[in-house]
Amino acid sequence: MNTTSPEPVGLRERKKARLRQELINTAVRLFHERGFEGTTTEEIAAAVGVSQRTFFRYFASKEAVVLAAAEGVDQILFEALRARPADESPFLALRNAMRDHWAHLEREGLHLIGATEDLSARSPEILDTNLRYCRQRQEQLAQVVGERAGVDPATDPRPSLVAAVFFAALNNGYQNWCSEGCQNTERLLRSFLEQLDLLPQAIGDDWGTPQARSA
Amino acid sequence: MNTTSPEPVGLRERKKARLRQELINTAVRLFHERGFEGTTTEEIAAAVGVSQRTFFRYFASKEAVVLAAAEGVDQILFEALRARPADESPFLALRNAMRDHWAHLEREGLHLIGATEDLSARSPEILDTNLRYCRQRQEQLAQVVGERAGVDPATDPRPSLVAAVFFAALNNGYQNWCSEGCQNTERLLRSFLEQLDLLPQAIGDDWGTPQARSA
DNA sequence: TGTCAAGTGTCAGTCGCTGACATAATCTCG
DNA sequence: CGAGATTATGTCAGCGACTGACACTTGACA
Repeated sequence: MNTTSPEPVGLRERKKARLRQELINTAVRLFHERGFEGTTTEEIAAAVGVSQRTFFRYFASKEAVVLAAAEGVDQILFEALRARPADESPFLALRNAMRDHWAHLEREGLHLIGATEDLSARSPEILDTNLRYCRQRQEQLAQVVGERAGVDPATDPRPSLVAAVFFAALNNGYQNWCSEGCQNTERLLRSFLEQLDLLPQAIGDDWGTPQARSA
Repeated sequence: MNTTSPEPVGLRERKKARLRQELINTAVRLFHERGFEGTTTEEIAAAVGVSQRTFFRYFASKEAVVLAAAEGVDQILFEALRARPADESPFLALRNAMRDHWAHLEREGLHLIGATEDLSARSPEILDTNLRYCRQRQEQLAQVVGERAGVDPATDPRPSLVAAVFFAALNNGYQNWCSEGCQNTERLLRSFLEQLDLLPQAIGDDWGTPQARSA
């Protein structure tokens, strides 16, 4: 969903928004069924009933569709972050927001982006793309982190840094989850949280005894 | 340079290694001259005197060449990391290794990867690719970090996490440097170090007063 | 020296992506 | 409502990354 703009006014705008959403939904569905690589942009366009050229007028690249789908999910994360108590530090709040956000995802399923089933578990490639092309998402997250902390991401480098590190940790957790065979999503969340919780120690002075990955 | 294998033995092996290196050198040179996007794989192949098909038999993608070139640079970083005193914490050692490594780069230039001039400053696109596709580099770095700390990256998640966060911070520093107009390389190093030094505070509990980017 | 494997070139083809131009749908304003 | 200006879309041609198949050459090795 385009959660940023409230309501398209003219018929033209409404049609455009609807088509855009339909492209996203169809693309996500096809990615589920055939995988990201296994789906061509022409197939997506054909399934919606438009030309490939039109597809590329809506999205700069095949990956951009995934990014657009992720935006809806991110909005929920941002909401969860805003809802955290103000006395939590930015990073901790982000960690907890991630947990809350996940619960929300499990409850709601993912119909908000047009899929009825779990996105991550069904198509790791998609999450992969998500995590790899996270610049834009990172910027948006930095914005929210900055707001919450009352600093301007344009001048204070810390929000961006927190966002970057957050996604880096997630990426790591995701890879671990994959290497363990892409099990259920609770495990993925646990993998995420593990990385986030380990972070302070990992960059800290005392590594203590060797750490074992939580089984 | 393929710094991992000591010496190719047969004539065949030697030819292969030489061709591979020539492809890397030529590609990097052309990227310098015309930019990454502005150079086609056919041009690279033609400049070396082989077919495009052969190029793709040596490298899985256009970006893989850049990655291969970066490997040589990374080896120096790894050396610098190994050379840090053992009582430095992994993250701090990495930070200082980065500084040492940079000095080395400035001194040596970059003929080790076939370029006579500064890679980063001349062609931001290349560094961009470097930072974006850093999975492989991340794994290698995690390996070295683990060795130094005496833990196994396969079971202890911290080395990978440190490596991931390290590259995330670098990425961030790079973006800042870009947004400030891609000035000289000392500035880039400073931007890197700034991000690394800010990290503990950024994920810490106390953000204190708003921070200003070091001008 | 002859045989076998490995490296290479050529060719055809797929797919992501773009520019150009014509057509059709919407909007605006009289 | 209707004419003309905007904007969205389709079609087509083309580029560049990348791949499979097959024939050919070159180094390896008995």
